[in-house]
Amino acid sequence: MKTDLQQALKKYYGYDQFRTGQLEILESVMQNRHTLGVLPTGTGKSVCYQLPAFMRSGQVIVVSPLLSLMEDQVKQLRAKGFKRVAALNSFLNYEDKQQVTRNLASYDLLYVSPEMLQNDYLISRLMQLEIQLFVVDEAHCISQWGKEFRTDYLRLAEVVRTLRNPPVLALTGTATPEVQTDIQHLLGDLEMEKHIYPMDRQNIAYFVQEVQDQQEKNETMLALLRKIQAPTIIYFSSRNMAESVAALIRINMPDMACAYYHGGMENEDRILIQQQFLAGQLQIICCTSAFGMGVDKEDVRLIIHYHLPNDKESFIQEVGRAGRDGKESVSVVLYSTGDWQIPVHLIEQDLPEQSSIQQLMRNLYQRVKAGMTDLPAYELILQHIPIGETQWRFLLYQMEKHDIVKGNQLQYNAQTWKDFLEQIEKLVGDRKKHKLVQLQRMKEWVYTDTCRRQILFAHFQRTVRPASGRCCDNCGDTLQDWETVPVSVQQDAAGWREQLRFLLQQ
DNA sequence: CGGTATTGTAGCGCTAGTTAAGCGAGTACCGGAAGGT
Repeated sequence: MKTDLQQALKKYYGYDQFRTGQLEILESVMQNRHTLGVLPTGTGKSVCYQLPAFMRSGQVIVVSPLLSLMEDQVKQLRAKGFKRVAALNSFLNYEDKQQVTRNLASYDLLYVSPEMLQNDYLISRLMQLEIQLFVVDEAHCISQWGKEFRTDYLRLAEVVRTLRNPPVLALTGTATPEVQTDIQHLLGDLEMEKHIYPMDRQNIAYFVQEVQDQQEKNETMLALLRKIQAPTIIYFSSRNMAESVAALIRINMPDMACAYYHGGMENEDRILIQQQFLAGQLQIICCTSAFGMGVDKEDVRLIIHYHLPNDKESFIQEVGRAGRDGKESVSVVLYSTGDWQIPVHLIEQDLPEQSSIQQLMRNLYQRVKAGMTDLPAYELILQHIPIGETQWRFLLYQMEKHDIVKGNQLQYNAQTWKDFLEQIEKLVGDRKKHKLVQLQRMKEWVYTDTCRRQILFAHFQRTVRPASGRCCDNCGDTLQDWETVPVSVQQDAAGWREQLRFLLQQ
């Protein structure tokens, strides 16, 4: 088995040796066992399912959270000469989608979004295949996004059952034990062989800097940027702030190429910014949490948190984008006391108020009574009830789970609806409490006076490895003696625009 | 003291407009009709 895999690695990729964890995960996959792989580095995860796709018969289905990730993968594979690969998503027009869907058997590797897997027609076509492996890439999304933001992630368990339980491979870069259990549970309580590799990066040093107000925050940030002139990501919890601080940096540091990035931008601009950062034409990115997945840049030296993430998992993920090359890198959290308001607000915003739920159910009841059993569209709901889209999707998922909605129809039953209201109140309460506890843990980490490395990973790993260089401010380390690495910024944005256009045309 | 904060996909609908699309279709499920007992 091992020699077969090694030969295949050589044949398809030209490598002589597997990277950490790849062989172990592959052996588990090749024996058709459900597998959970947590591999910290950004590279090399895809080998774990691409190799089986090339070596064996039957299809490999890969669930991927971002269209850009799917497109990247497909483009790379096509460029390497693997033609039996496709991504099925809304980038395709109706004809191409039909073409792919009708000829699924002619692909070895098929990338899809979780939303796409809710399409009945696609499922019926998939059922006619012999699926050798069902992969969930970036599997932490199941736990992190599934419960409110992208509920279709929770419906993957049902999809796996419908497809007659093919072997499942869940892959991610960071997953705490809690998230690992969540993934297993939410994929249908699968018995999974786990291959977990430590995520405490030894070359990242942690610093927290308290500031009194925004002006001091900006000054501290600028001083840091001047000191560590190297590829930097600055995380914000607000799109507007990301934009305005990017402008501030441009004015104060005209030599450092800086841009902003967030979910409200045009797709083309987002791709462009990310490409420029990867190519070293941009040194600083001011961004929201939208930036990161699929960003595999080796030499990111500094991660600044201008605002705080909602939990330690997100923080670890964001910080983990530094120092992939193994060289010493730095995380700096800038905080002032009022900063906690933002994550609290964001947590509240994800989940509906009890009064909104009651209003909604009353509204739906009136519709049913008037003979309109069709599920109203979100836009229509919004005219009557002030409810966010995420909240609506959360409730919709719960209503389907409780048989209040079936297909596109409302099913009225007095008792069911009454029970639903009670259960949903408890669920929302528990969920908010849980998220606030996670935020509280983040807060404790900021205020701790013991080793930050120990506290950050304490609940996540049995042992925390020592830092290879500097550890953290609480261990007496400072950035005073940090060697400034001169950077050369290439001013070639126009050339990149052309290259991007060329890439998009293919 | 008041305002203000993230994350993405798909989209058979009736848009936006001195823009163009070119609507294509397999399957499961349900209710009703036909036919069997």
